[in-house]
Amino acid sequence: EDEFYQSPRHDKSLKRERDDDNEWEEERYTDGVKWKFLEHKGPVFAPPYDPLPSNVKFYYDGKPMKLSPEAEEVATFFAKMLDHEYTTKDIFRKNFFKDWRKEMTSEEKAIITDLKKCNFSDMSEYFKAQSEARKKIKEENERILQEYGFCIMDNHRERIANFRIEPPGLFRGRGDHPKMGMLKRRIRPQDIIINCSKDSKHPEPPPGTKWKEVRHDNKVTWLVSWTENIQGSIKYIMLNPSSRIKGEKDWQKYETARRLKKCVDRIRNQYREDWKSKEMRIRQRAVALYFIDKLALRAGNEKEEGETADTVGCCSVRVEHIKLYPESDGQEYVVEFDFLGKDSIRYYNKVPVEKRVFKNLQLFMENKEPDDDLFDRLNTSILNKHLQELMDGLTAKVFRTYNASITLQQQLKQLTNSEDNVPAKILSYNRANRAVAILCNHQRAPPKTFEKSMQNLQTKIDAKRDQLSDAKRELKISIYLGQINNISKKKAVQRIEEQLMKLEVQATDREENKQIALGTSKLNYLDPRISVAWCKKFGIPIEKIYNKTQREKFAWAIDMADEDFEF
DNA sequence: TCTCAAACTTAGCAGTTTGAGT
DNA sequence: ACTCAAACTGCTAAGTTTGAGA
Repeated sequence: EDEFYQSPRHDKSLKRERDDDNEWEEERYTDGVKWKFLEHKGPVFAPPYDPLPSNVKFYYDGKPMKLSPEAEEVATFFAKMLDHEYTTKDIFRKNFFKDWRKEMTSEEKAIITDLKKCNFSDMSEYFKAQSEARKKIKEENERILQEYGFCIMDNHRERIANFRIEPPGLFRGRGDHPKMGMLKRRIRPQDIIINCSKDSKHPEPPPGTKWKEVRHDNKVTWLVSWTENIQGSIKYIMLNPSSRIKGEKDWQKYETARRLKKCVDRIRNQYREDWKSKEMRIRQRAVALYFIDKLALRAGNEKEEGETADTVGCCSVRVEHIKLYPESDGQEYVVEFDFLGKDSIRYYNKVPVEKRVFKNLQLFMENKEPDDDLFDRLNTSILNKHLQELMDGLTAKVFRTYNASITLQQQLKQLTNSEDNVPAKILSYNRANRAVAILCNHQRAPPKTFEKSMQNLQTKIDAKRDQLSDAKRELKISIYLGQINNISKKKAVQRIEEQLMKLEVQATDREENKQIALGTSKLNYLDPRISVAWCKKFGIPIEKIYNKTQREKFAWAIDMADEDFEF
């Protein structure tokens, strides 16, 4: 009702059109004239009748009979309803039969004279089968999951992540991939290597086929592997994130990051010292490490040219990817980064850096072509070797994990207001999460329907605002009239205010999230114990932060962390 | 030291399901 | 009951890291 009778001022699109077009203002509608011009495309019709497959038969008087499409269509309507009791009622049957006969050819009409002699059961079965088919597919998927989706590892039944072999198809790749369009070929049993324990019941290859190999390597975690034909790399079937083996690894990862926390000051001092080193390789290493630490860049392995899209990370950044500004927007020593990173996602950032870094960058860029490596004396293995010496288990990506987690913790501290209600606290959480996603450059394409859905939300908010002022006015009137029972009116105002707040929070959250993907950091970079502790501290149900899958993945953390966990 | 294979984590997207709001 | 957006899931590409072998 609301929507239909909404006055034009609620409809933003209409309002804009009227503003844009002065003629509108001149128009007057009188004497019952509703409009002067109307144009549209008309309605969309129901799809035409698709005749039944020839093996689905209609029987009359016990004999199969081919119906004309018109008669058949009407017959299918009856057949689809056959299970309902009303199809046994005389009136229903009488009306149906009368109307059905109208659709028949004269031959059919001559033969089909008695509804009692009609047998629709074959047709009915067909439709039942069709709707069952959907259910069957679901059930079959469930059965396959139960049979192939689990394994036994060390006395536990563990979920497998990707137990289906990747189907053949045309390779797309991300970004400007030189191999896009190539055929990804079908994987056969003779391509497959099975890994399982010697004393287990080995999986059987399909009849008449053989596995490439069955091995028993308990130093690795994969169950199945094959070589993919596009890049020639190996693909694996491994366990689900909820499994012990993945959970422990995840925990270990965050523990390493926490160890970095203890010595990060030392390491930072060290690389700052190294900016002054006499040796070029050490300076380059130190500047690269500074970027990895400050900007959460990825290590940046070198890649084989022509095999993959041209993307870079820290160590593989080229001269053409950065610009130096001794001064920009009132800030000194500004570096502008612009390159394609993992998945061909653009990294664009303009940041002030320390003077020494800036001077070093100028030095590194001297006498180089745009497509030369910025860090020509550095690669990931040199960098990681150095990091290994600074701390046991330290690699470039630990900095990403560390900086992501520490940022979440610090942002949560800063943004959470204990007075807030639950939705407002969750907004704070999302904002903290967002800060991390921005740091790690986790982007997404704006959802296809973003603009529209934002508009819809705005319409809702406008309507809610009006509703609120109406409710307030009513309250005022009732106070003015000295009505004592205005409690319900007060409550109404309060309720609407809350609803409005919620909508506004939602709009803010959505707008801020337009191009940012929160999932990746949540799943891979943020120590879940920080979130668990935060939930406990502020009485937020963990379900508000983690869905079922995530709770399974982070079961170890939910078990482990109490409210004063410190990363 | 370099190269390459292997193993494992991280990543965004498309399609589907769920659920909130009316 | 219905609609639309949000949430979720599956998928698999694209990274990082390690270590063996030349």
